[in-house]
Amino acid sequence: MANYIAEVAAGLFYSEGLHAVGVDRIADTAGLTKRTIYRHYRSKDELIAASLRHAPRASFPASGAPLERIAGAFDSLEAYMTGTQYRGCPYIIFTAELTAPDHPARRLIEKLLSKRRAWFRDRAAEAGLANPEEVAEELDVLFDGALASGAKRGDLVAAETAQRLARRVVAAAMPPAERATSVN
Amino acid sequence: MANYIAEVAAGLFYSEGLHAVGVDRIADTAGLTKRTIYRHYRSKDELIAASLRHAPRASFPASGAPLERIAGAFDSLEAYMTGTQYRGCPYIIFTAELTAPDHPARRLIEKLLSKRRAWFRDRAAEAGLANPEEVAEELDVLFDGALASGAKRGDLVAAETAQRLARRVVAAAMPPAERATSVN
DNA sequence: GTGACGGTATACAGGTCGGTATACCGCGGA
DNA sequence: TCCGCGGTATACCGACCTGTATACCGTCAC
Repeated sequence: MANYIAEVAAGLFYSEGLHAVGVDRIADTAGLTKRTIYRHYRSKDELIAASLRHAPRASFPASGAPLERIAGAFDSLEAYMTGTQYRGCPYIIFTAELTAPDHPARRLIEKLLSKRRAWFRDRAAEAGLANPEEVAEELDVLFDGALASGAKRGDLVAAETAQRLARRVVAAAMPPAERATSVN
Repeated sequence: MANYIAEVAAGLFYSEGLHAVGVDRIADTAGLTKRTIYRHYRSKDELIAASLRHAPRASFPASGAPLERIAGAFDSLEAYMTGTQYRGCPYIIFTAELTAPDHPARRLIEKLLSKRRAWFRDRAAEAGLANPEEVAEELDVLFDGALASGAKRGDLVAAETAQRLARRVVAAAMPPAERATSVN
């Protein structure tokens, strides 16, 4: 039940905005009563935080060769951004409306984003790339760039561009010996 | 007067959000009356659009060698993001709260952003780079990535990373003959 | 002088917000 | 059997929202 509420809320929050969607709207859309929602969530702010876990996101490959997993993450951007009409990265959209730095949703977003960078860093390290931290930072900027740029135009060129640049970043950090065998 | 109102509104809108700031707050902060504001702007939505022109932004060098102007644009990110406590690109933040696709502010944002990409494209063409359109797209993704990534952490590493990647993008598009003379 | 104008001050209309209160209902477990 | 619990339905509170109305005031042009 709580999950169902969070799902409905996530959809409305993402497509229309945190402040623009009232708890009444969420209740109506879910076919529930406001009273029921407040039985599962203490406040709207807590519901916002919970809804984050149900926001769509690009999928990161769970297995495979490290470099292919990185490439796969960027490849998934296309599918992600053509899905349910894309309006921008949920984390960024939500953060834009969350002014209070101690808002529970904000803290959760920070955690999720640092997990993403750690994922890039770990894959880079597994692949034996030089400077995994730096590579992760670069991939992070590219990923955010694709998510942000892609929100402004309907097409997928931002995703493709980020893919191309990510490949270059990885290639540039590859030990010279292995560079020849890389898939270009 | 109208400009003054838009300036005050821009500050409040950016730091607290479009929906979170009421016209009453803007009037109080500006030391004016709501009546006065509505004499200069037909509606809050028009004021939002007007305030966009007073939002801070990174400065793009107005003259110089094409490649140096591009580098200068990315260099300006650091100063921009250390200025008045940076919360993310105003265009993105505003767009996050503007659901209606025909909102006047939304249309203005699209125009400003396509001007930015055109600027990159023109500089790339002036510099004789191969594929100016592609280079502009790549720089655009990097720029957005820095603006978005930089909003999440206090430090400047996102800006520096984007600078470094932008230099590589330019270098990769340079005709081989000139590549040796490039400033690295 | 006088009238238009841009400003102030205050109040209001109509609606929505987050959140709570009250009362009722159906179902599963002791 | 009956009680508690999770749900429904509805109404309400106080605050805030955009936008307008009314009435007054100073200043400048004519």
